[in-house]
Amino acid sequence: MPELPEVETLCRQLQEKVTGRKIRAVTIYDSKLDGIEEIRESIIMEVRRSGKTILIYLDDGRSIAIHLRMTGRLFLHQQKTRLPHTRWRLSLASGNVDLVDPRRFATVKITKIEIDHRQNDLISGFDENQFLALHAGRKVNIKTLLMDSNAIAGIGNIYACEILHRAGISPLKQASALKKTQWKEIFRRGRSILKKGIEKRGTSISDWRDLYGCPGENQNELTAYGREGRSCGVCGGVITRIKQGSRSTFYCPACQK
DNA sequence: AGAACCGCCTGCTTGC
DNA sequence: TGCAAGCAGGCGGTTC
Repeated sequence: MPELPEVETLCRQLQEKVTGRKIRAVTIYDSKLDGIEEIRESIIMEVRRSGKTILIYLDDGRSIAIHLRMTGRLFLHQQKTRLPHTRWRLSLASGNVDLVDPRRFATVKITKIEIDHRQNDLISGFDENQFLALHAGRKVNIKTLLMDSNAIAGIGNIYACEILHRAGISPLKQASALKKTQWKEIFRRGRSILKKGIEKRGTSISDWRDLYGCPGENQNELTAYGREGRSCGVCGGVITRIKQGSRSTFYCPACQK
């Protein structure tokens, strides 16, 4: 599942490869995406990330906002053929950018609105004090709060589990019960884990591939997610799986208090 | 108003 | 072996 490091990886690769290119054609292969505004002949000025959304800015002030949701991928290639589950294609002189998405949750929108660049996430100008003022008193468990994209962007199930494991904080803990030092630990560990994820070009547990179809390497860095029954690298306890909401949470009951 | 829950989707895994 | 049920989960919308 593409989270912040995966989307950042794609944005960096796109920025390098498609900036300055003219859009020759757009093809929709899935009726769910019908009605996307005409953008032919526009020129790509810049590619940026906002949370988990990919923003491709055009020369006429509009932008393409792509959200990959669960299984979406972007794939840059020069072939005329397409992979199974290709939903949408941006044709440039230098190649095609295909949206491949088996589960069909991904969205593509054209917007004129000037998108707020304050990326409300840990690695881009995050305001800790503002976050704490708004959310530190909430009666919701910290795992769910970390995955609330309105509160803090970019963190999905995998990175939420990893951050709490490294911070030594139980995912069951109510946000309102956390001490200041624990919040600081979440922010500190969160930053380093997300940055490491970007360095390793994302976590390829199942679907994730970068713009060229290559898996990332961050799956080798995981210490909690997907490791049910294995020993905790911090304390030697046993990683346990529970359900929070309808999502799996992996954590170590021995060292995450 | 804030928290919990639902629905969108389909490929893969699990269980009988 | 085959088939159905279960599972994966971001996030907008709805319900409580």
